[in-house]
Amino acid sequence: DIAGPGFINFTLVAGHQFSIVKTIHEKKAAFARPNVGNGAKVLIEFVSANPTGPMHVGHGRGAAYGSALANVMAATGYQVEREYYINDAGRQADVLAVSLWLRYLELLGEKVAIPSRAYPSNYVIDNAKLLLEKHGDKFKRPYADVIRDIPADSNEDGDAAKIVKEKHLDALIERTKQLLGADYRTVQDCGLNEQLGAIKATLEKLNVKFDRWYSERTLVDSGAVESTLKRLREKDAVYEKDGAIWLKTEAHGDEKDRVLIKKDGALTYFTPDIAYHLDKLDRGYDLLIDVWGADHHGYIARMRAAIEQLSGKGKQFHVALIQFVTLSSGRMGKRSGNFVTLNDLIDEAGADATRFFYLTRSPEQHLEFDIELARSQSKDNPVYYIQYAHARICSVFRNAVEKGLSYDAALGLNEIGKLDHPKAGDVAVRLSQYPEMLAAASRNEAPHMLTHYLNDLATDFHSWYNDDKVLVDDAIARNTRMVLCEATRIVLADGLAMLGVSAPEQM
RNA sequence: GCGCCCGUAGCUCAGUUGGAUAGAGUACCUGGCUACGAACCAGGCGGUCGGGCGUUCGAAUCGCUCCGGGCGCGCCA
Repeated sequence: DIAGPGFINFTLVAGHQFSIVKTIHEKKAAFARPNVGNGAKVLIEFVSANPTGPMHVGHGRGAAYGSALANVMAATGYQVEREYYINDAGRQADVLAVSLWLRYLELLGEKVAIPSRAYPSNYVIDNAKLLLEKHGDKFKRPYADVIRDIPADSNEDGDAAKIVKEKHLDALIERTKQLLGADYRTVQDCGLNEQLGAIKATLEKLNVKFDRWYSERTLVDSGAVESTLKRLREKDAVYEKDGAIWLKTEAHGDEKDRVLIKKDGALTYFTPDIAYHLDKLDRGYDLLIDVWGADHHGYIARMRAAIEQLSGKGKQFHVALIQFVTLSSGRMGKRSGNFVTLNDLIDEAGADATRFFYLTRSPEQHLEFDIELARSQSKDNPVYYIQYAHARICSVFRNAVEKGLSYDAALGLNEIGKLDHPKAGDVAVRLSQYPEMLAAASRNEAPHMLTHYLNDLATDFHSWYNDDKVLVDDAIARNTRMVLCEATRIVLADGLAMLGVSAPEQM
């Protein structure tokens, strides 16, 4: 019937909503694999934290997002690959090497001034101890030779001081390379490998997996940067000005053109990054998704401009900007240094609660992470609500066996129309929405929609469960209810798996 | 100053791209365990969707403008 402008209401035959239960029993989770991607190849690059120190809580959000998005897209007709780009070739890696080496000299008894812009704190010292353990004093050099003629450091704040500090550090990097020669790589690798190992361990804990760890160094060593510059020149996309080499990005939507090669001959960060993205395109992906922190938003236009000029595929480059994470009401039990690391957070709250919290909010929303709530092993923790629904269903089936009550799925499905409780109908309707919800989450690159859906499904289930006993003597009533339980369990387990959260059989 | 994101219940946030009476959790109040797990359920309280002007049958959603918060605006990475 017509119900005002723009609305026509249809009333379905009673009991029709339960047909979805049959479908779920026949196809299992495969009933919810809508073909959004049509087989398109997509590469999701995420986290890519520099291997120069521990990850912070912001990296964790990107990790949870990228990982869940990959799962959702893989379930909706995309061929998905997950990649982590290791920045092991740039200045950051040099700063790590110098920081590490100076701490190493310090351990060997030299009186060393640690540069103000060096990587600070305990983890570098731990690395230095390891270096000393492995190689003894092989890399020892007199500190007087290190610091000779190096421009002074500064301990002041402000832009002018910053330039002074960086000059100091740059000079130390050059000096370290001279003094260590071939050993420089050994020292640097010791630091990088340790940090990357710690990162991998943390991501493992968070149930985040990658198909490929892509090293910037291998990219640079392969000559990809030179060939990229060559291709840009062939496209007439570069020019020289003020002694530097520039890329024309302003004509393709950027605010201004960008430098590729500085007048001192060094590459900017941008240049190998273009080579990396070009390499991705050459590998044949239809869609590139980069997951970045919100502070990098100004970088999107120039990268898209570069991709557009090299391949005309600027529109196939998506950037998911993940807004910042703040911690609230949190007194962490322990900390590394004076900031909360991702590792600390996982230890406090557990991997399930941590992932779930990250994934509850849309990525463009600033996230306030309530540590007290996430780590509370109580009914207040929202992740338990969904897990509890799953565990409850498993418990029903265990109890059926215990009580000697038969489970006949065929009977239950055959008589499914006899389910009469309205709340059972609500559950069935919700189940039937699962495929289209997944399709929307995929299209919008918004895995948080899945967390809200699962929460709603758990609500519908708990509400029905409280009203309507499953394990009754009547075989038809019992089995129709049990098949609805099982269908609910299948969807809960499938959804939680995509979120990277466990679906426990008991809690 | 320019650009991007955000502003929805006391607090933390959804709202499927413009649809019907704006929803959850939490906090507070009330009720429900001699039924399969009370980490649950039922009910109540709580809103000028930051303000204003527009677009139209219809706006939290789109446009303009103002206010407030975050981030960015390097030959740094």
